[in-house]
Amino acid sequence: MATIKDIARMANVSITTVSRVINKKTDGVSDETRERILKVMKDLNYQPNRIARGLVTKRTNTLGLILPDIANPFFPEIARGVEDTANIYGYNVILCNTDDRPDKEELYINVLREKCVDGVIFTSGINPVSEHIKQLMDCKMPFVLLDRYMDIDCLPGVYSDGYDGMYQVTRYLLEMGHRNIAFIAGPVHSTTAKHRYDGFKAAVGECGFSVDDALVEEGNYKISGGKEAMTRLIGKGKSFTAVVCANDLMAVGAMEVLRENGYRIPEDISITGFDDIQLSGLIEPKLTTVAQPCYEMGAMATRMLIKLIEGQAMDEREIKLKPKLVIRNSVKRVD
Amino acid sequence: MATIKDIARMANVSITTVSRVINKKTDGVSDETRERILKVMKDLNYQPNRIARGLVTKRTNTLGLILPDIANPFFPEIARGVEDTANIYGYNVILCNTDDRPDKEELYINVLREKCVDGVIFTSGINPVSEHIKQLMDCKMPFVLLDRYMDIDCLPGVYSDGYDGMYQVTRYLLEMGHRNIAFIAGPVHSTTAKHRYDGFKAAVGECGFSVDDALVEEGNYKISGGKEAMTRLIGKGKSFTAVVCANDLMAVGAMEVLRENGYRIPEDISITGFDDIQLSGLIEPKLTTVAQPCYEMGAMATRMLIKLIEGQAMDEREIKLKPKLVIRNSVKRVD
DNA sequence: TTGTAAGCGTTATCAG
DNA sequence: CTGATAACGCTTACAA
Repeated sequence: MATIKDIARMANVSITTVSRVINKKTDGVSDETRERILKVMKDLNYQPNRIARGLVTKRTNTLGLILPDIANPFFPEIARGVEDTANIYGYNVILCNTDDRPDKEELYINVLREKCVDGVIFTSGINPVSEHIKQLMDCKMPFVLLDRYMDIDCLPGVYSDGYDGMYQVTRYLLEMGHRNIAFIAGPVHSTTAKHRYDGFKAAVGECGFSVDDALVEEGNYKISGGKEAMTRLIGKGKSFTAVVCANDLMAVGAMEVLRENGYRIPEDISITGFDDIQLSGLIEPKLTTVAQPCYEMGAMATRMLIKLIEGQAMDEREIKLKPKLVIRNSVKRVD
Repeated sequence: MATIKDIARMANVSITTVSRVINKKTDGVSDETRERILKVMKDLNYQPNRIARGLVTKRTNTLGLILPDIANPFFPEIARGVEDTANIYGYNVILCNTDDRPDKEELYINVLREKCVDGVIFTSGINPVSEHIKQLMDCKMPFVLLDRYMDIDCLPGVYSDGYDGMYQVTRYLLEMGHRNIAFIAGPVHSTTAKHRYDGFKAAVGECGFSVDDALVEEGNYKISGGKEAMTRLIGKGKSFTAVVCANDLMAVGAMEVLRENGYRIPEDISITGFDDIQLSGLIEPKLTTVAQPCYEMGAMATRMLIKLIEGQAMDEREIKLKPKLVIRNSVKRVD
């Protein structure tokens, strides 16, 4: 491949001058010389080597996106929002799947550091991840937290308000007359799971009822977890008219088990989800859920990260988006 | 951040010696010196700068993954297969969404070149993309084609046999007694769409029937395309008992329109898809479709690419995987 | 076993 | 408007 030296030689100028035109420095080069250099560059199909440039500028124009699993339908939209936005500002994105495993998180943080990415967007399901966050802070790597809230102060991040979303959907269920409501929670160690559960409890409590602990089961935010939790719930033999699930995927799993056990949805049992992944509007009955603006979250986090990297002023370090109740057909009024 | 120089100075050795231990050269360093260097590296939390290394070794240990849209449910599994495999061999993956736009494909190919990725996995919906492939070949960038077949000879690639898959599912429909079968095709310019359509025609023809052109509509491989195509199909007023869709997403869209128009599936109309995305096993009725081993395709393509990069021998340059018919509940026998 | 020095392809500083 | 030259952090002959 041609290098800046080749161009310089062939255009009869110094590499400095070539560098000037590569970097579109408006002044310092005569139009004539510029044209000549541009032509040589074109003829040789020259591409400046960003690795070499990065070595001196300390910028790679590359971001790291650390998330649990791109195959989980919650994340592709986010990733798309991140990549699109990064692209607009001239950055690329390295994708990292951690499966929520601390060892993989650490591994990726290390190689992203070694590769000198300019910043990292971090979505972790585990808490405390303070170790890894500290790692990032120690090496002064700009980063933005996404979706999964950390119990540390003032870290830049974009979240959606799980408490509020769950409060809304639970209120809705209550207004529809439901009193015996089961809850399929997310993993105990996940902060989002905690926020959502708190929102559920708050709504129930506010209406003068209390949560029946026997009707609360933990899941893993996946379809399998929803199935297992629902199986346990049914096994207990306690009656309930509705199930609130901490995310859509578990709701889908729960629905399947419910149906296998002869329950009709929503005639016999109402169900709600959380996230509003694409799937939820496609299954039958269409799932009533809480929408998180995934694409927008990815985009906002990226914009925030780039501001951080480029040292621009930020309006706010912590953006909390209000999720929206999406009413479809999985909830029936009871009297 | 600490550099190799800092380590050398603090350990009282030359940078060459430090480099030796970084690169785990077994001989050439006494155990004692090695220990000393290792300790200093640990104390300073040293991470070798891969940018600098890449500049001299001409290797970045980074791959580019170019695909139309990670938010399309067909791709996350592939991406996961790619990333996992890359990770195993010590590579990272830069994600690029092109929306099948030639300008974005070109843009990404250029920046991936500038960033000196070691190789590229390319999934393009457009044909001919020969221009971009040529670009890749011109700069001697190792690449592997994934899923979308190119009409160029001998390019390394991993495909699934769309012809065969569509042939299988169409035969199945024929055996179930269907004679008036509509077809919702993929975009005309897509080679996979062509292969699938050919498989459909072959199966129909082989049974002594012919394809009614009026029952063939083109879609865009998305839900919206399935809806539109089905709307047009219904508008024509010609009768059919089954619809074969070139992918699952369009089948989902078609099902929705069918239902809106009062048709029951599969009682009134049978329908089939292609891809077997997760969604297909979750909707009601569960969709009969053709499974492509997405994760495995991503993994194989990556292994192939890495062999190419590392100059290892390859068993075959072109891997064609047989897709598998997945029979579920969206097809009814007619007599 | 260890070190010196050249070089990877750029940008940046300074001088002309 | 243009060019020498030193850096950037590392690997790699080649020498000692």
